[in-house]
Amino acid sequence: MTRLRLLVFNPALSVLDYRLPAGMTTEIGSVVLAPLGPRQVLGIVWEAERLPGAEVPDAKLRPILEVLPVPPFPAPLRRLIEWTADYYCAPMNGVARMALGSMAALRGGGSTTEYRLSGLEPKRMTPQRAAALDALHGEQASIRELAELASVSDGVLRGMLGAGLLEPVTVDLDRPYPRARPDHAAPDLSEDQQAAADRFVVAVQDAAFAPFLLDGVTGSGKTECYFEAVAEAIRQNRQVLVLLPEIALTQNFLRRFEARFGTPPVLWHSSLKQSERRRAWRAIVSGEAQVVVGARSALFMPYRQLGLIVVDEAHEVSFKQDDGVRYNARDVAVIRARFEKIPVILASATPALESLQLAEAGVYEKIDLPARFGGAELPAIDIVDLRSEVPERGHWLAPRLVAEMRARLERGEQSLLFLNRRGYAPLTLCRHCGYRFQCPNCSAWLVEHRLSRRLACHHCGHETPVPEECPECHTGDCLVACGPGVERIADEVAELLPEARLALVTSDTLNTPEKIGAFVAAAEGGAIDVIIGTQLVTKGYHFPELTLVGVVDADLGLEGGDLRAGERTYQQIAQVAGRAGRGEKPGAVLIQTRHPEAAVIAALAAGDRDAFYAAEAEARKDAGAPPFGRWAAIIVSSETEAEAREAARAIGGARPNLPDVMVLGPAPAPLALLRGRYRYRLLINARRTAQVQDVIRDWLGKLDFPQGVRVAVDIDPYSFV
DNA sequence: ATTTTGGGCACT
DNA sequence: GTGCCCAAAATT
Repeated sequence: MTRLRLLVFNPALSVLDYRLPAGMTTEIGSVVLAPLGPRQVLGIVWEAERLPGAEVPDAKLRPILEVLPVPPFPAPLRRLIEWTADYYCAPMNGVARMALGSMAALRGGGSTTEYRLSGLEPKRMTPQRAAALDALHGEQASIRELAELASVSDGVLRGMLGAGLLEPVTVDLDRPYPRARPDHAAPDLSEDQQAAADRFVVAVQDAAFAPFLLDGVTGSGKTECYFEAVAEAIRQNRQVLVLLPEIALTQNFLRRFEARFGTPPVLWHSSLKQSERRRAWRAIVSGEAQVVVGARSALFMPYRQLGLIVVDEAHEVSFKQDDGVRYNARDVAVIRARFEKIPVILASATPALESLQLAEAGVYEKIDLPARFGGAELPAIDIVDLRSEVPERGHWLAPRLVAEMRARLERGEQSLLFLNRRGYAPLTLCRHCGYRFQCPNCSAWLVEHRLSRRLACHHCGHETPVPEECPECHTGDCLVACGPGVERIADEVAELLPEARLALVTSDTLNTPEKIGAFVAAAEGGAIDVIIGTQLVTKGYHFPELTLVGVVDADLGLEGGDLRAGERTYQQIAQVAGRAGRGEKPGAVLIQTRHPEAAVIAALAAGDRDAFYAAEAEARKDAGAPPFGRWAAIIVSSETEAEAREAARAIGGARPNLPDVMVLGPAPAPLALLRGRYRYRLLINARRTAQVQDVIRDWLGKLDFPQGVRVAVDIDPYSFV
């Protein structure tokens, strides 16, 4: 009888033994379907060791049901899953799950029916039908997904199908992608770029583990450089994974990719339609997908033959996943490259201190692009001290910034205002009784969104219409908005520069590829004078007429005592500043602040990147923070406050007493209530040499918690809320 | 996580 | 004895 050891996809279990029935064959890594109690689970044939004496008797083994028709998980991927589970204190099956597509993708083949608007005029119009007709332009998906997109029930769409307003389309699930051509368009590279590209090409040819830090100023053309490595991998018939931070905002990247390779890459991100996801996964597994561009979730896919990984904007915090398995895709990408024995390129204009440190230590090979492409100059940066240059009452833009914007408007140039705060105002209160609108599920204020006339929680998605009167004292017309969001700044600009054409760029207004495309076209075509935006505008855009960047509130990111606040502020402002003066005309940046003396602000003003990193390194050394020490967090949550507090207290009471590990807390987490769960937190600060994961596993392994209490471990945390 | 099992308890 | 609720155990 043949025994099989399976990594089963059940959160409470890891490896179970099964029997291989006669007539079936598997190898290590095969994906199989197995019985578990009365249910069926997926499993992967694993080579894990069992503790001696823990052998399960033959009689207890049940036969597996089916071997799924996909190639087995290769050894490097299995090692990656083990490494990730071990390093991040996560269950192995949780990590392995990230490598699997849907059940349908595993079975493969066949076709499905999708639906799209037929273009027919409706005989009977209802509000729901009107909404669907409006929302579904150019969309093609299953009825269910279309209903989701249009925010109507699927009954409405079935009715429309019956009335001929929707037409069915048969889709081949495995239809091939067009081939990328490595020599489609010859690159036009500067000397520096060419040198970097040549180094990458050699590394791809060597097919050995080689981590690179591509450190190039904004506008230096990092993408064009690593495209040459991508081209070489395609020539070698090996797959490439390019990780981007916000896959929704890759229009610009896709355009450049298509210009270079003649076809778009294979996309992988969370908002793919079911059939798209299935098709992409099959192509990745079979090796047909040559270049996969994806968000962090693309990292664990079972590539057939990976030849190169690129992490673009590698400093971005969104590479850190903060729910489920809490991993950092930037770091795991390097580990994957090590197991796969391939090069990995981390590209950034503002690398994380950890990455710079590893480059200095010689672990990463550092490749510099010190100059902007085409000889453009980096912008001049100036500080506006809000304590002496005071905006008008009820306004947030200092007179000098407004004057500079007006000058740009008169010259026909563009300005960009950056404020990392969505909505109109972050807090609404009653002038009469002082009532403040708070989220019922989170300890956070509700943010007023004037465009949608709603109050919204940015943590859990709770929304309510803005009421006419105060819910507490029932006084009418008494609500005041406190503080600025981008919508309010847009109002202010409209008031001060009434003739200016404005574009508001936030995830609320630019939420589809079409809208992003329209914005980019308008901005490039000179149809926009002032862009007001959040995060979204800090990266990727190249507007030649953009010559002024205003940072509305540089101090915003420094509040809250986050360990990486300084670095993040530096990166954000340096990135948004990098949007200015990318064409022939020089750019200028004005940073509004109340703390011009802060190290971050001073370094930005002086244009002295090294000074910032030196100061930041010093501060981190003192705090025992990465890369000089290590942090971990234990987050305890429950729907009842007392239960969470009690569990946290129990963890605190069992804390290890070790010389190289310091435990802080438990204390209520900064966001003490999040999505209806009360949260407590312990912070662990350890020397670099300490085996923090082992300590935490021992520590928590001894404890039992009531069901309803969740205990999450966050290794190398980014978010401190 | 999900399902099954079993103990304690009220009620017939 | 029977039904019901909830906690604990098992899942190969």
